[in-house]
Amino acid sequence: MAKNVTAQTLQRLPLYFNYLVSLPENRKSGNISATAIADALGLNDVQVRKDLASVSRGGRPRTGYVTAELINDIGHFFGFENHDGVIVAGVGNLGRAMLGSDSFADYGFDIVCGFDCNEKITGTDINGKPVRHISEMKNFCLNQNIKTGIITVPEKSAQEVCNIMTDSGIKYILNFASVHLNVPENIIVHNENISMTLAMLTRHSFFEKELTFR
Amino acid sequence: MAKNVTAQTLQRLPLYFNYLVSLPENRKSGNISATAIADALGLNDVQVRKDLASVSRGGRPRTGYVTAELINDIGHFFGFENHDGVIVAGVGNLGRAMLGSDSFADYGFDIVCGFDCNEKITGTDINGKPVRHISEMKNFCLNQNIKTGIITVPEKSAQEVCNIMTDSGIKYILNFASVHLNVPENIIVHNENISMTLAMLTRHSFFEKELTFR
DNA sequence: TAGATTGTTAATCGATTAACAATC
DNA sequence: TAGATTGTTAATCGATTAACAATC
Repeated sequence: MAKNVTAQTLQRLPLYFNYLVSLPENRKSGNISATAIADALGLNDVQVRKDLASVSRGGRPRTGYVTAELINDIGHFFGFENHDGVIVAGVGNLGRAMLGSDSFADYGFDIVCGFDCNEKITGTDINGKPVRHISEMKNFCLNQNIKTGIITVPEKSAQEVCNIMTDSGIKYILNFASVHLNVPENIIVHNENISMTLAMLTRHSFFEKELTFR
Repeated sequence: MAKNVTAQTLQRLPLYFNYLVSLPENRKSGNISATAIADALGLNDVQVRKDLASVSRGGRPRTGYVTAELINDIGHFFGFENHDGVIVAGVGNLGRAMLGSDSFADYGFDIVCGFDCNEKITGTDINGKPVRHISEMKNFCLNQNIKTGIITVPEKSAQEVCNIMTDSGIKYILNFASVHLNVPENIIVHNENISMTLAMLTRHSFFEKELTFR
């Protein structure tokens, strides 16, 4: 597995996954050809075959791929059967949305705890997930071996919270605050900037091909 | 402007923008060379120059680019000085976070109204933004010429809400529900799947280069 | 001036696509 | 068998990078 997948392939794989999952049940239980996927997504069929080759055990001439198997293989590639603990720093509206969402589990993530400095909410539960004081983060993460954190605090506290996270052994940070974070060499940050996403969507239609499965 | 910018360039431009904006004030008021940007972001300097050429009026030999001008040019390219009205469908935690955020304005967006079907919250205000009943969406959007909508409703209502949006003249949809939406030919949807983003971040480090500005 | 930097033209590298043999 | 489809090898296309003249 993972036979040096290129960045381009990696960007297209979620596309295939979403397309396959969105198929009606009767088609999902059968086979599907790379040609059909390519047509549906407006891509080249050889490209689809090459992309799929890097994650699946392959299809069969004449019949194509077993749809359910393909969904599984892509899911496996992305680690959807994992159970990786994730913490959320900042229990405002956005943080609450993260704690309240049940869809992370399908992708192999377990949102285990929220952290905040507001003592009105520390000690409470949201969707069965505890909210603790931010000073408890380090112990919590080290004990539970948590490597992934989501930052949903206001911009002004983002860097400070980021420092606490790296100090807590967090290696991957999904940052919703629209500020640049300075992190040590080996920490990987992804800045999710919703405004920028909107700008690319509405003013340059960059996503067009990616999203219209017809 | 907009001299056929490639998808690759379009993906790198926000990087330059974030890097420039994150610069300390004293450097932001001076000049910067493409070489310096390239070094900081781990890219090739010619590539940076080519990318910048598609949005800026150009730099000067020996001194480079005027930093403030460059920030402005990229911002202009992305339409950050616009005032585009945006509506939010679904005023749960995520919707509330959208209505409550003040950072959209910096990117040329004005979140004008939230819509929900829960009559306990319709008629209220969040961060000065009214929440109306979803049945009022069509009139509202047509009157105010709104072309952009954000979907933050539960999965099961997403398609229905999507239909109402397209019927309301919405052209661009940012969808946070993790379901595939069927839309007419000319409507552009971007599916923001936070779980998938987490999966790519933690299990394939796809974003690595994109995000470590040192 | 000398040297840093820009922008462009040419070379290289890699991704996409076309052609085709193998398979069921 | 005939035909649809896979997977691979070769050709094409486009993006990146190297080389260099122009500029201040």
